[in-house]
Amino acid sequence: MKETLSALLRNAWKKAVSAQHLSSALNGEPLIEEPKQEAHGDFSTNLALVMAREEKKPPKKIAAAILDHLDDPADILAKAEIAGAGFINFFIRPKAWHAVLHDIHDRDDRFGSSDFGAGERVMVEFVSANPTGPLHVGHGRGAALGDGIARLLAFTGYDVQREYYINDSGRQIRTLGLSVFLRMEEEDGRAVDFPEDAYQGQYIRDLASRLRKEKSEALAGLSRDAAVALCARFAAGEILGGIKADLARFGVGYDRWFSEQSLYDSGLVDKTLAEMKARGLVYARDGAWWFKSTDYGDEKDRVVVRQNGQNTYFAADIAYHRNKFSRGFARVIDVWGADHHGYVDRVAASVEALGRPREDFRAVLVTLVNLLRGGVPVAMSTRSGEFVTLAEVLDEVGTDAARFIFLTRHHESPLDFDLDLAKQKSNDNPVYYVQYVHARICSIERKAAEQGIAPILSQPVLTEPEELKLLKKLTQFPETVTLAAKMSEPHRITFYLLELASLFHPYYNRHRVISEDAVLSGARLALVLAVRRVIRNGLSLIGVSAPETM
RNA sequence: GCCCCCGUAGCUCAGUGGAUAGAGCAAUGGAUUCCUAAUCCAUGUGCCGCAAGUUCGAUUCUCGCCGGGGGCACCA
Repeated sequence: MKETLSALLRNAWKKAVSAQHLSSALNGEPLIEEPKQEAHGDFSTNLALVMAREEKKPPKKIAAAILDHLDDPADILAKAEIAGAGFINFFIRPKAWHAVLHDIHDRDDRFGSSDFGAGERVMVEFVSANPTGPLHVGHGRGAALGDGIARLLAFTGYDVQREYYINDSGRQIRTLGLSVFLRMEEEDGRAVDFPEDAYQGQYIRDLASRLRKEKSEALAGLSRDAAVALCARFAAGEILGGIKADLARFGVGYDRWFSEQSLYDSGLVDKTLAEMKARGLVYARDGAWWFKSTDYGDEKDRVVVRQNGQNTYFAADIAYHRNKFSRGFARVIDVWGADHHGYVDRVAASVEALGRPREDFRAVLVTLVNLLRGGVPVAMSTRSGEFVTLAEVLDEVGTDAARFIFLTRHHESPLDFDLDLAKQKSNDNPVYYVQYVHARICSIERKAAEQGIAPILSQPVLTEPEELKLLKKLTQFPETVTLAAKMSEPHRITFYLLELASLFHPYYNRHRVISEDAVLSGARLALVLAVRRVIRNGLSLIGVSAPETM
């Protein structure tokens, strides 16, 4: 609809120019928006105001000239008028809104999709939690966000790959091994000094006792270092298996699990560092190697090789992002916890230094989740090992409620996640409010089928205000999807769904779909079936199911 | 001290230059012989943190200040 109006406006402008009522060339697309107030029509444009300076004419005169030359071959306009300082307000004929029903009917589960991305290859890397402990609620938010972004991109014509970066090398893995080893020693009755920076959680003890039972032969006779290494391998493998299981249960699948260690094994880290040295991107100072990230917008240079000869985590990250682009991705999106925001500039700097425009890299930051129960904060601390895991949350509230609630805020806005509220099957819980629309319409559909009522698309008899609002909202779905994809903001889909649901329920209460009037019943059935499809498509974009009964 | 994010109704938050700024919750009263009441209807709330600038127009962009959070490791 917006595109149609835009074309009408461009055409009118061209005609006005050839009639010499206007003189300047139109630059770009006229901006069409939906006014907040109904009195201002269904759409409005500020075209005349924007062009006033160039035309050197009062906006109202320009608007009048545009209207004089406005053709409406498809007869979609009931009225177009000049208002305010020079806005042009458009009022759409009720029957023109019905076109969207055909569209939804034809495109079905593809309605809202587009080829906006033109097949461009994009990688979304998300969660990437260290395999040193189970996923907690915060990771769940990252998972919902990253997967939502990936789904949006796929739906808008990108070739998307989901990836999980496994930090399976370096100190934290050794610490993990040591933690398990020490707990084993403890079980054997030896007095151990369990360090504060070791992993404290109960899951470490569980792993230790399993290891002691299952691998006692392998452990026998090993040196302490070798035993710690075995513990590390075993524990990381087990924990990663648990992470994979949690994510699968959460409806999140990955195309690739990328091992940090593999970057070292393949020599890519060394190769990348060597190349950076050769190109003068790194320099030696105080016995360490520094990347000149300040040349690419970072606030200070960063160490890539420490004084002791060990690479920093950042060095591996540079190699990893280089590897991502070398695999042919046009763009790379990383979903990180907001506590990593200090890394954005340095990774972007490395991307640029190694030959890509920095816009090809985007870090999406997700802030903390405050877990509540009945409004009271649930105490959590990773250090002490006391945290609520994602699996526990899923046990308690289920995948649908969790995913939906994770996407009820902008990703950079802190989120209060109330377990009691998420469980409630009431109107306080937004996920059920939306899913209930789907279930209700399915019920209508069953009833209609019983009575032999089929949807009627050919007769635009829907004129109730609630019906027009619904049609209008349905029309907005594709543009909402595109914008959400463009901005990497799946929460826009959640909000759209809530708005659509809050138009449907009043309609349902006020008007009966199935009535004595056969044509009206068919037409209303076509409308609610369209609503059902859009609800389903939208829920699918955020990874939430669309139940047929509730 | 420097950098980033945030500040919008009592609460939780939407709103990437438009007209008289929105929603949910909370509060009060109501609605079901009829497609699922996990629903709906009615009743009101704002110096959009403050001050300046850019603009025909600023909650939105820029600068300064105030308040809250996070980051400023040869940790990951």
